[in-house]
Amino acid sequence: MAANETGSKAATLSDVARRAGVSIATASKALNNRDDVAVATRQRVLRAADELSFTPNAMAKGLLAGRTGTVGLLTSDLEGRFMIPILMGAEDAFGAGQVSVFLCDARGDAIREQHHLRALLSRRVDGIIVVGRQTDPRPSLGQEIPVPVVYAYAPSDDPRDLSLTPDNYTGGRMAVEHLISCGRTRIAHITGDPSYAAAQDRIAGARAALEAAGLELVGEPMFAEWTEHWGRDAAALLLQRHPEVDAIFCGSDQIARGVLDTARDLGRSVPEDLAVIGYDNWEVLSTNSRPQLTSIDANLQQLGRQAAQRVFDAIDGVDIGEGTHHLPVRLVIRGSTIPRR
Amino acid sequence: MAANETGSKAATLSDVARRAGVSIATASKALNNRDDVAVATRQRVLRAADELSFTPNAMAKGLLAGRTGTVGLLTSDLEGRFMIPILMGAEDAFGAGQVSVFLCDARGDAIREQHHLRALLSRRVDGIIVVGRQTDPRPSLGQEIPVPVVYAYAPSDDPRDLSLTPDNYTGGRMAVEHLISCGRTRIAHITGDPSYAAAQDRIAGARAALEAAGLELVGEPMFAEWTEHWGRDAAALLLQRHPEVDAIFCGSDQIARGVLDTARDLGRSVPEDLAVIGYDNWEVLSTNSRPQLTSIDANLQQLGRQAAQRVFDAIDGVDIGEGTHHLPVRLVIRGSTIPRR
DNA sequence: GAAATGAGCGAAAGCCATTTCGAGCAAGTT
DNA sequence: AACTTGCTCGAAATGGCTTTCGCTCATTTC
Repeated sequence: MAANETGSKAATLSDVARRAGVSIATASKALNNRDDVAVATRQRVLRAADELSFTPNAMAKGLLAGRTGTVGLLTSDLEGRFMIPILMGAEDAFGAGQVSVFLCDARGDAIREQHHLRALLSRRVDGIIVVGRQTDPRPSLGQEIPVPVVYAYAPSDDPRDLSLTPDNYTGGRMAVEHLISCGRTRIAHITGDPSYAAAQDRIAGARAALEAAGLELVGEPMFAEWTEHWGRDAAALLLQRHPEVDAIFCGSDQIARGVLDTARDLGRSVPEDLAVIGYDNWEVLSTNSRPQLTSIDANLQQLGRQAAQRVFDAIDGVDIGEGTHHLPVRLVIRGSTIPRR
Repeated sequence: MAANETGSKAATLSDVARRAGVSIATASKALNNRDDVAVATRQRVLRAADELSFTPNAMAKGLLAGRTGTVGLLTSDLEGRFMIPILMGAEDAFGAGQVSVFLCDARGDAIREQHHLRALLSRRVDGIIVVGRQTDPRPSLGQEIPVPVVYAYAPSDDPRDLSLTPDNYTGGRMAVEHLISCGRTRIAHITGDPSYAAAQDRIAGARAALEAAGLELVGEPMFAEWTEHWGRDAAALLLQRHPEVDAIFCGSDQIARGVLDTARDLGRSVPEDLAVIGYDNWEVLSTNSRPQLTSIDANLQQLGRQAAQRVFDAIDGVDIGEGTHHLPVRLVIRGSTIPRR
């Protein structure tokens, strides 16, 4: 037999009612703990339902109630490293209640996204969370959607939408402030693709922190890609050109790993001689390096949870506001940065 | 106003019919491209539907059709590294059609799992894919589920269920065969937690390959954890105790990364002096190391796709069989292993 | 003992879309 | 002119559930 094909169709309410010897209406009332049902009758119905392992048909219920208890999660890049924690946070917040999540991956393709959006609306989801793969603004789904929409990670380009995104500016500032508080003054920055808003925002924050301390970046920020490989190359270049550098703020943990490699190759000891700070707090990378990597954590799971909460609120008719909200990030201190002296 | 609350309820078929001046039945036929509708009438209906941006209510349709076009994806550990590709593969296979995916994360908790299962059944999913976090058998959901169930990655402990899991035995064999084909004869094995079936299966495969070549493992397999840290420590120990080793088969890419680090520290050149092969082909790790890491790829996305396909087939009434199927894995050769001489 | 009260239960209307089947009507046939 | 044929279209049933409203019968009250 095919895997679990228990021929028997799922029991319906009328099956239960018949077995309990009551009307459908009464059975419904009994199962939903409404009044106007005698205790004995209720017992009988409950037993019948149990015996038939009755599960109410959520569709029929939803059809009637006008709400489905489902939410759509529209991601653009499922495999992405940032998608997952957000997704988990959201799933977490929803899963706790009686809400189920429809997962859609548009693979970064607008056509696919439109297609999935149609499917979600057709399934009458009560709300939608749109998760993007970068912190760059993305096209809005529009204001015509009949259910609340919240944008997570990638904000919408329409200020009338509600967007939640990590605060990269403050992240950059915190990273550099931490380095300064460790007694470093000759700080350089190696980061990834300059076309990413995340890269620019972090630099802006970093510069603000430096300026507040009367310092300047050593050299210009070094841009290329978010890889370990680039981290190695960039660090080699940097340490050759500016050997006086005593701290490097890296745009990602991957880059930081590369930097650590090069530092070791060149005999620069981390953190004594050179402090290194990463970004993203990707624990597979940050906790396995030598030394372990100080990093900025964007609290993505938290972000996902909040997005879900906003959708909940909107469903309940609460005004959830609009505009792009920058959620707090967090400094995680590990061995790659310690106070000098 | 709250994010996108277009007050207007979604339009229903009868709205469309009224606007087009036809009966509900005719409207339905027009929209579904059935016969028995005059061209002019159809045009009128389509225009009305467009103007109201009508989306058919999938629930009402499902109620009637007896199938919902939804599938449940029940994972036990969403953040897990192996969950994602499988999930993507499945989402991929489903998303192509008109099937939507309910995502449930049980967080490895049996109670939560049961809860989610109830929710899925209540929503009348047409099928379920259960994704586990290890390749160790997991408790079956039972044979009483009224829809087809396929187990992915973690097989069910009930042979009547259909399970798809990567072929770790062959993976281990392929890894060692590759090392042997590179002219290596003194091969050691560093792996993770011995309680994992994956660890044991790979060892068994490795031993089979060695035996076939008249070789033996250098020392005993080294067990501990699936981390880079352990890889470093184990390699140090191994190379001290058995300096003659000319190849190390690692139970994961993380471990392999640690091994590479230690090899570099001890001045052993990879791959000339020491070949290293990883497992999992986690590209963030395997393509960013020096040298890049040869590894075994479990084709997880493929596995996810297959699981989805099986569920499809079962829904269509095809007998999808039972038992645990071991899906082929793939050797990805990179710089950490080259033929000697 | 008759009327008022209320607890317990059931009939039926709805939610939304699909589908069957029959009605209406015009054109074509004999 | 009467009849058949074929094309359009609509009424109504269907699916599973909730909810309203009215009915029945037992209990209470005067």
